[in-house]
Amino acid sequence: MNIVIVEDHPLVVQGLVSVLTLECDFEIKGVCSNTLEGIELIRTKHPDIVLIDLRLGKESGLDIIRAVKELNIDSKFIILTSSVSYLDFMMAEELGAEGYVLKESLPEELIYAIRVVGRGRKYYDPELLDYKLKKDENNYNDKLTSREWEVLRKLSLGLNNQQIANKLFISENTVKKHMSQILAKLGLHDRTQAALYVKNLEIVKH
Amino acid sequence: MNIVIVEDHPLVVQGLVSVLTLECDFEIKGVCSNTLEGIELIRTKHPDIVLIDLRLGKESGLDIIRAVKELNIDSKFIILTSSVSYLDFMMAEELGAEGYVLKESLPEELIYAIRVVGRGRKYYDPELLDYKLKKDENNYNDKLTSREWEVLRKLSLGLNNQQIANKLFISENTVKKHMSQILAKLGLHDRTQAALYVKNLEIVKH
DNA sequence: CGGGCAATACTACTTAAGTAGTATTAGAGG
DNA sequence: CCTCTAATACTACTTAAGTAGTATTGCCCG
Repeated sequence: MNIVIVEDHPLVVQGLVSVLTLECDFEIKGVCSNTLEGIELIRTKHPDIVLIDLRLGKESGLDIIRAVKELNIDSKFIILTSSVSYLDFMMAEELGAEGYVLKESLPEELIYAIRVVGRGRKYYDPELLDYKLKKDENNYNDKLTSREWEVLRKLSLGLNNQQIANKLFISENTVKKHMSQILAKLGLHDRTQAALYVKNLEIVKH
Repeated sequence: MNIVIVEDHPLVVQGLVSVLTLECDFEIKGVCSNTLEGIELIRTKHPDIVLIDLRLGKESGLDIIRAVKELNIDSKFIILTSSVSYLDFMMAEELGAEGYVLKESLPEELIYAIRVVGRGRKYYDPELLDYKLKKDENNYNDKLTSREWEVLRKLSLGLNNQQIANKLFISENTVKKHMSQILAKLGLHDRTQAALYVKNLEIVKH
């Protein structure tokens, strides 16, 4: 099982190496800490498994997956991250990552995930998977409409309902209606959380 | 140099152990992954240095520092975190942490920090320190008191007043008082704007 | 020692936010 | 043509947020 690691925290790399080299059927073919090097490593080594951190400084590990999938290389990706953000998980899954393991999980779980994914199946963190199933059941997962995004964007500028209403030339009542809808769809409790949600989305995109 | 590690990511612990045991004058006296065990470990082992992660699942490593300082144990604390948030750094410094090292720094930097702090001096991540000096010069940001920053930090997690009160063990009335004060000092109108303000501060360091 | 400030807490009040339910209109699509 | 949905708007209600003013405690500093 050939493995490539893309991870920008040296201590985590150290931990990964010392854990994975104990498994005699694992071989680490390369380590790097940014997206460009990562893509190059995968293109030249054709590893079975790529362990990849979502947040690489200012970059995102998702960009590597996107790029590699387009090159028709069939390496499997296991996301290794400390983010418990459901949004991150959702995006990784949609991009076709075969695995998603949290850094706070035990090394055994990671090793298990590598073997499972190596056999062509998928392994996602159980807690996040549960959460997804619950969301799907309750159909909370609806995406926001374009108008709701507009309201949300105004909110993320720090405007109150009246100001949003003026900007969009609608009544405050309608803004409230949209706002309720937004909170329900995103599973949030108030506008402050919604504003933070948008801000976090913006950070991920960078 | 006796060391205790409080860290909830097993892989990082693995990395730390394999890096620190190479230094023959370092000895790891204990490892744990939550605040209660951490305080107990420090109380019984009296280590010279405590390496401590800021984010321990839902808990905060800062609580350990606060508790230990009250017990009059003179262990030195080095924060080891992946947070590049200036606010986290500021709060750690105010609480009396002797060191602040980012997980994305090289092991050599951590080892250097441990030796420096062991000799009774302080070691803070140079980039964060630069940022602080610049802020202090321009007198931008010393408006809020440390308690107000704590309230603001909780707010930026999306908590409401009652939840903030519970976290900080004070009444909701007091939180409201702080919140009014914060909004007045920052020249903002509501908590959503305050949350966005914090989020923008955090982005500054990216 | 006394002054000032930070932190705590309270009451009482006002306003913004959010929920629930209903209704109308316009447009997209089977 | 009919159905479904998004967008608009309203009322009525409940709760969270924010303001104003007062008071106490503890601490640091000149």
